[in-house]
Amino acid sequence: MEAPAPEDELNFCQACTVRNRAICADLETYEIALLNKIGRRRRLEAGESLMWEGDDAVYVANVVSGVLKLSTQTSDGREQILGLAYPSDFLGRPFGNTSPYNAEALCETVVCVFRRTDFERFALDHSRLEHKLLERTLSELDRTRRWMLLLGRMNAEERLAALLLEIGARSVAAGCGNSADADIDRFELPMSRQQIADILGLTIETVSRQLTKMREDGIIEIRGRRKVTICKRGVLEKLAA
Amino acid sequence: MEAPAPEDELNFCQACTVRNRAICADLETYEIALLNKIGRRRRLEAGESLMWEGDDAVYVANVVSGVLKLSTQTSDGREQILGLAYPSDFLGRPFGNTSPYNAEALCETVVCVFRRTDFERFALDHSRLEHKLLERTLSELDRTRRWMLLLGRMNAEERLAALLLEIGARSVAAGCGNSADADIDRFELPMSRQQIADILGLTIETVSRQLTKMREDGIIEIRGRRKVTICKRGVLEKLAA
DNA sequence: GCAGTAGTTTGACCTGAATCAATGACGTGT
DNA sequence: ACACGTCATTGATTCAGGTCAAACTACTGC
Repeated sequence: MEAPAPEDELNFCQACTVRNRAICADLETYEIALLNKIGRRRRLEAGESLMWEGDDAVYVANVVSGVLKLSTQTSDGREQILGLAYPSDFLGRPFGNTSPYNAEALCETVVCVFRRTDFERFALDHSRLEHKLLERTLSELDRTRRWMLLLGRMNAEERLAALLLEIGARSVAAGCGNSADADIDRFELPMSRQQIADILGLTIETVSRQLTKMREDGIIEIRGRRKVTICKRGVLEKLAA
Repeated sequence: MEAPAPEDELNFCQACTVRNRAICADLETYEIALLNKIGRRRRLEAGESLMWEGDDAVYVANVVSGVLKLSTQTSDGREQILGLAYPSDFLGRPFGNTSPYNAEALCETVVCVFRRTDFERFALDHSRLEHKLLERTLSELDRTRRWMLLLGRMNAEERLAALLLEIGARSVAAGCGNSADADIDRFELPMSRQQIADILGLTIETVSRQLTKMREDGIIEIRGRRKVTICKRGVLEKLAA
């Protein structure tokens, strides 16, 4: 296939749905054009991986649409999900040689990938980008540390309450803020029960039991396997506090 | 007291024991002089706090000597330690309004503090500093994520093994690399049993029992309450893997 | 619409770590 | 050198969540 004309390449970034929220948000038009030259889009199927823990960190990426899970595991195979990456989130390990986690798409996902070395060179020359990346990394560190409190000190019920609230909030934040499904109390779980268990440091049976209990208590409604409605937000918030 | 002469101010930073390892490492002499003007040293007693979770983020700091714990708690008082800060580590939340954690000295500690706003202004003008801060934040995020695997998926024995190895490694890395006590297998725990429990998401009794078990198995030796020697490093590494 | 299947729920039981309760020991100050 | 207070250890018991096993149910492809 022919390379697109320069105008198209520019439009490629400028028409991007995460253009104003990702780390490229503060860049000037000419910088966007440069960044556009070193990046390319990639589509991932559900279950497809973008990088593996321990492998050479070849790529970094921005999430354009979809959701990915970042995970790691013990030597004997117990998995722990480290976080979820939603649209506009940044993925990968700049200024490091190996990937610190696996990144796997949970549904059909589009990412904007850069060779790590290209990206690093660009970042070093464009401190606005580096600054955005720093702000994002600091926020991610805060979020990760809050998750440590959950894993270290909360019981199963509290963990599930925290996750449901977080997914509701992030599903909306990740959307484009325009559509009718931007309801913080009504969303679709982007992952299976097993993956919920791997996020919360629980087993699938415990997750299932707690979900059933919440349903029986009228705190949530579940339709199908993944459609959730929060009925008593206050109760969840109290549990997760 | 008189302000020190400019030469002394300069020397203050240049003679700093963490000068070559902290985020100021890559700065030019003139930049160091500028940074020196906005920072000041502060000594903390064991148990004294530098910042509280939820408070306005007024200060950021570099650790010069000693150790601090970063912690958070649930609304009903269960505590989780989020990490330890050793010499040359950076503390605080630049580009954020509130402190995401409590920071409390575990022993007599010296920090180099900056008003956050002063520091941010300096960082924005000196991208070398911002780059160092980014690298450090990315490393800290990696470390924190590894800890999530521990909290989510490891049992008490494995958690303790991981902590002992980490403390050994960081005690040495934090030293100046010159002294005789730079032995990775022989170090002093900088915290009480309760604090170990709060780091590992366990109770004090479980920590004590596991430590006793490791002593009985000849994996470690403990003299007094806090002096630890690792006798069978291989066993610990296997447990923590 | 049906069958097949992966994913989920539910039940029975077990276990590791928490909790409750003494007892013991380190290190501090006198 | 002693006594006190804090911190740590040890023991007995409980319980949340894990494990094992058996249904069940929502999607898939035909």
